[in-house]
Amino acid sequence: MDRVRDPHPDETRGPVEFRQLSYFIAVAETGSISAASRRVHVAQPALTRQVRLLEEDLGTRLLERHARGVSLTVAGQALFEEAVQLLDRRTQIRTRLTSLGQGLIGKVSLGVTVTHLWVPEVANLLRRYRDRYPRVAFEVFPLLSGPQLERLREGSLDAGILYLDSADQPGLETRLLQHDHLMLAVPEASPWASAPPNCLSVLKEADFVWGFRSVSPVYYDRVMAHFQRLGFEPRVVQYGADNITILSMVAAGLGIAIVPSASSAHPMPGIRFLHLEELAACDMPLWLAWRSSNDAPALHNLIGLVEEVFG
Amino acid sequence: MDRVRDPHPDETRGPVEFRQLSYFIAVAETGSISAASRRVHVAQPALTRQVRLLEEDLGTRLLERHARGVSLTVAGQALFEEAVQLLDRRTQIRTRLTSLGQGLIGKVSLGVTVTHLWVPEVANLLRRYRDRYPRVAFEVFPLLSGPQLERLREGSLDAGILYLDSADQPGLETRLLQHDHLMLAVPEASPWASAPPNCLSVLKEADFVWGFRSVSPVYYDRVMAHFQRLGFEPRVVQYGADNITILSMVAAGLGIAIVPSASSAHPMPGIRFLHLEELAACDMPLWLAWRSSNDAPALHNLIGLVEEVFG
DNA sequence: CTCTATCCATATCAATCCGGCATGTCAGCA
DNA sequence: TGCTGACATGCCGGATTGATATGGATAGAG
Repeated sequence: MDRVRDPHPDETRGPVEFRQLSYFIAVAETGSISAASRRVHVAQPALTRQVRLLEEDLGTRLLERHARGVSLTVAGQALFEEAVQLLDRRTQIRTRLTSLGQGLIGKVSLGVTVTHLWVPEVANLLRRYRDRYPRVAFEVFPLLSGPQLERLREGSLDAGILYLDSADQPGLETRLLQHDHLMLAVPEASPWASAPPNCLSVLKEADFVWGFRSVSPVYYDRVMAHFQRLGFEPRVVQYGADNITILSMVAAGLGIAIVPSASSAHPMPGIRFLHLEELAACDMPLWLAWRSSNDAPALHNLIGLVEEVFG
Repeated sequence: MDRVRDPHPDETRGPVEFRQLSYFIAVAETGSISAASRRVHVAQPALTRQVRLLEEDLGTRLLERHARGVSLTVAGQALFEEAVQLLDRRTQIRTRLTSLGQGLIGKVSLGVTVTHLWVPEVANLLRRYRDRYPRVAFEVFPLLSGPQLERLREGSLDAGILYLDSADQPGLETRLLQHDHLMLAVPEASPWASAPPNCLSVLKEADFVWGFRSVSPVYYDRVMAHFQRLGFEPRVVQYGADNITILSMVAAGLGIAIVPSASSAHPMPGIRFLHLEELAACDMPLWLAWRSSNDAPALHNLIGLVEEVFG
């Protein structure tokens, strides 16, 4: 296998290097090889040679050599304009990629359960990310855990703040954010508000507002498993689509509800959040998750900020 | 004067060479450094190093290295698209400049006196140039000698076929095309047509159609100088703006006219061209002229074709 | 489970490329 | 006619690039 002349007409044959173009621009702008050599801090013979190489590669004279400097031929003028554009383009690409590599530009989408949008740490995270990386297109989607997981897997979501049934998700990386637990939400006007129950069994006959399993299976199953362990079965009188709906029903006095502690992050009119040992014992870990194959620096900056915000 | 680190932030600092981009494209398209090395006919370690250099220059990882090939990071994908465009651009520039250098593309404007558009050699020249260099924007302007000279000097005309009072024009190059002389144009219906005059003195009492000096001083002065030498002064009864107008007046029977021999190149209805020794003795050299500083290959191709057409 | 094939990374050497220095040549100018 | 400024040429040293040899890690086959 000897080294023959490349038989197939590769599109990238022949020099015309950036350096030559840059030199040529200097020559064109100064109108003199010597002056250009001073400008680019390169000896004059080097420029003479590079320009000549350029002329040979293109098969065209680019300069008219006079006793006092040089002038451009028509081909030289054409090349000059093109060369300026080409070099500009290169620096654009360099800065663009450098920024991209540092996560200063790009795109990140983050899913957050509506409930946790109100948690101070999360709100803090969003605000600080926007402040620190203003040029990144940062999209926040209010989504339940299930859809988040789906969209993370299919790649339409870069990261998610959600409940998981396990820290070990194939194809995903996870990081524990905090431990939620459960609380009791009661109407402010109800007897429970003035006389808080101290154990779950007291609530045997209470009217409960409950969620659908299909909406958020991970959360639902976890809660139900806990209740089975406790041997408690709530008497459900009303169902609500999501946590916000459920809470509004509680506020309306339709019943009481079991909700994630995150819900109490901001006060809601007409609702009192009550602490119960048996509910607080239900550990509800909140996770950050992202595709392990996703290496976008903008995403990892977000993850880094999570480290800052959630110690 | 020692070699310190370049203190001023030159815009063309840092590599990112065409070669590296070309290698990177091969890697991206094959999804493997080894496969790419076979495609570009370069050893694998060389590619490994060039890609790494690219990554260092840009400060960004471009590839994810797996046991079986590599995959692009988001930055890598961005660079891939940019690199393809940049390399395409370079080859475009190369072909464009090569073509330009060979005069296969570009722009040429040629002035021709209306009279000489009908001369077979000139028509031939125009046709052959268009045939041989179809991609050149070739513009032919019907202009008298005076305006041609003006526009040649100011640069809005690349070449001209015209009369000159001297072959020696500052800033212009000239080439003799052919020797015109003068002829007599008479109405076909006139007595002169059936009984041609054999000397100028016979025409002493004839009605002449004449041109304005201001329209084409070079031509006019030359003719007048000749007539002064002959001691002949025509009796002018009518003036015409240009040669075509004059000839149409002759055809209409308004008088007879002295015209360049080139006018007889194509027959005109109602006109008879007559040869007279005294008129043929007036040498009217026809020139090709162009700016000596004009190095456009497309122009010199035209000049070369002139050499072919006019021996 | 081990063995092998494949692919990427590293080290070293040789060739080539590029820039610097010294020098030559030519045109314009006093 | 000598002088100056500008481009061209020859030669040398240093840097860059590619080739060869080799190591390490992983996926697939038996």
